[in-house]
Amino acid sequence: MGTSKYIKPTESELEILRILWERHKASVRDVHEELSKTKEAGYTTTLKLLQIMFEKGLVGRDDSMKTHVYHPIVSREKTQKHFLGKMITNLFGGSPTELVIHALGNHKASLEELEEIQQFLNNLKKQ
Amino acid sequence: MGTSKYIKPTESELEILRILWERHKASVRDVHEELSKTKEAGYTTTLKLLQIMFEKGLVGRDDSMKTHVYHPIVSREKTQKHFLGKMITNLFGGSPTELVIHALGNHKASLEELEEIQQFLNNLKKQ
DNA sequence: CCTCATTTACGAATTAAATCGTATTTTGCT
DNA sequence: AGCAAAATACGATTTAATTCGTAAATGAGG
Repeated sequence: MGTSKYIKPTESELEILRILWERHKASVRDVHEELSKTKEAGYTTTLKLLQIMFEKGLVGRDDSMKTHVYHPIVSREKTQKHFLGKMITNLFGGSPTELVIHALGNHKASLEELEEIQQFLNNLKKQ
Repeated sequence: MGTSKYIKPTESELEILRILWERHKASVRDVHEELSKTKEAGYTTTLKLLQIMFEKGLVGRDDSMKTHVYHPIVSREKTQKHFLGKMITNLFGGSPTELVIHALGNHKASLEELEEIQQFLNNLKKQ
């Protein structure tokens, strides 16, 4: 088992996956409308993209009704891991610490979040 | 001023930039040899890539000698920022905290590094 | 000054990604 | 059944990214 190779989503696919991960399932129209908030694209473009993603196995779909309903197959975790890795080696000189510091420096987090991270760090140190 | 638009490096370009950021300057051969450690590619491919990057303004070069010497123009920081942003919205539901926790969870950091981060967090909290 | 190894220049082919127009299908409604 | 609205299917085009072959230039060593 496990002969399935990793399929790296393209940028556009990632934008769609973002929506599917959040909503768990969505029609082409749902996806398209959400997508339209941030980018310009025709309906059939979104449709085609979802069809391609279906062929690649990135998403699944329920086509028992007229309006197909798509859901993510590729896991968010696996994808996060892949891109984090790439990012760390190519952009942060292989140092996760550098990435963390930049992430916190550039994107403000609330006090609660900062404490959540500290908690997490304390647990890590205890190992 | 500031009419220059952001040029997003492609994946291959990022791999090259990684090397240039680290070494500050390098010949095509330098880059190519370093690159060959992790991927298969012909020499002229690397050359062409560097030429394209030069045209795009991602890198500069000193061609006063036979062997041209390239250096990065696009800053690492700006690039980090761009990709971090994309990553946070598309992969971590907009939460930098989530990214940080995943980064630390998946890629082991040393005790010193953990403490460095804690230090950083403490400073953040004081603002 | 000639040769040869090295390098750059450049065109072209290939592959991958994104976009969209048009045809067809589906289904609810009258 | 027939129509209209909404959806899917699919081909085709465009644009971007990657790869590489071949020619021309460069310059050090004899």
